[in-house]
Amino acid sequence: MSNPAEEIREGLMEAMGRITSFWGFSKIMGQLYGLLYLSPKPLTLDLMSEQLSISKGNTSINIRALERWNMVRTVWVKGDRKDYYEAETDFWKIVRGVLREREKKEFDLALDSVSNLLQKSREAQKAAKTAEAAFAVERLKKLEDFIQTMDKLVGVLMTLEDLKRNLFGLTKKK
Amino acid sequence: MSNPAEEIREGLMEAMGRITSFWGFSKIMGQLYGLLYLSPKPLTLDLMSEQLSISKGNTSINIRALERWNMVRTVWVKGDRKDYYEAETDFWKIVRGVLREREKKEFDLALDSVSNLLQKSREAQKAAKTAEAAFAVERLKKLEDFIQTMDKLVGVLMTLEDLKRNLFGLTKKK
DNA sequence: CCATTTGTTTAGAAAGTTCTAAACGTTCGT
DNA sequence: ACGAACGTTTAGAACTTTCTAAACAAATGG
Repeated sequence: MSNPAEEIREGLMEAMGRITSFWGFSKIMGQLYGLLYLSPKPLTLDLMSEQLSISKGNTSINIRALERWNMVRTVWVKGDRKDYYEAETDFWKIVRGVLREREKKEFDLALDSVSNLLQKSREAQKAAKTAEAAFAVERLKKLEDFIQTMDKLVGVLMTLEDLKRNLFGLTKKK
Repeated sequence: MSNPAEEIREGLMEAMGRITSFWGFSKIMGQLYGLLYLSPKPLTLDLMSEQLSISKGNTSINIRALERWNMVRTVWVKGDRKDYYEAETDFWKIVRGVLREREKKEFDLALDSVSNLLQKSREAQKAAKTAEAAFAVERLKKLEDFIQTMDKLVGVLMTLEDLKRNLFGLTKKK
């Protein structure tokens, strides 16, 4: 790791590994993405597994995951049988995709569960008007409210065409 | 699990377990929180470990984690040597805390790394004006921009007193 | 003081995850 | 049609995380 280009590549691989790890993706996905992001030319599986010193199988699996999340796409190079890969560089698009395919689903699921429990709780309260039943209804309602709001927020972010531009309406508070 | 109150409690424990798990906390933290959230009275360690059928040690560790994130607080009951615990019910407060103590730090760290790499990259470009160096500068700049924007967003959310009320300024887009 | 009750720590077991190397099936050039 | 060059799948090894049971330390009441 003596030349600067190499140093920078390694640095970004490390940083991206950390980021993907934090967001619940595998570390290797981040490293692969970092490698591709700084490469002017698309890269092959073999090249990448050599660069990261990981097995070809591992590389294959993680590249497929990256493709599944639209962080990387396949590119064909004429006259070469190998698959080539390049990084998706539109981060807002990637974020929208993840919000849509992962975050939103999780919020919906949570909302469903809690709404169901609230329903049950209200029925139980009608059947037997105990203080504990009333308490449960009140708390579950509060929780439902909260999740509903978050769910709406994600819904809005998800569909914004340019998250960045719209973002700073928020800053003029007070 | 025949009576309704029990059913509801178990249901919320399951839902909260799922939620905390999704957000990178332990599942048991969620289950404990769910249990406390539906309890009108503060609960003891022993009671909770019995309810969840987990060891006392495990309960202790996870309750401490919940306290660390301000999701649960300790309560003293006069004449009893045991510690009692109750759920924090202000979700916005909890979210702000997590943003401040976890999310923001991670964004700052990412921004630092990338800014550093961009710096290095610019120096390298000055030393030797290759096409590849220019490419790296351009891409890293774009990435820095992105992270910076996200970082600012988190910063804003973090300091909003009432996230909920301010949220729907966003909806009048178009 | 001592015995008991309490929360915490710890060492190792159990469970879960991720990795590699090798086997596999497909495609393509010859 | 054959062999080499691919990407994918898989079985099990290596590593990481999480859990339990038991040891421990601190505090309390008698």
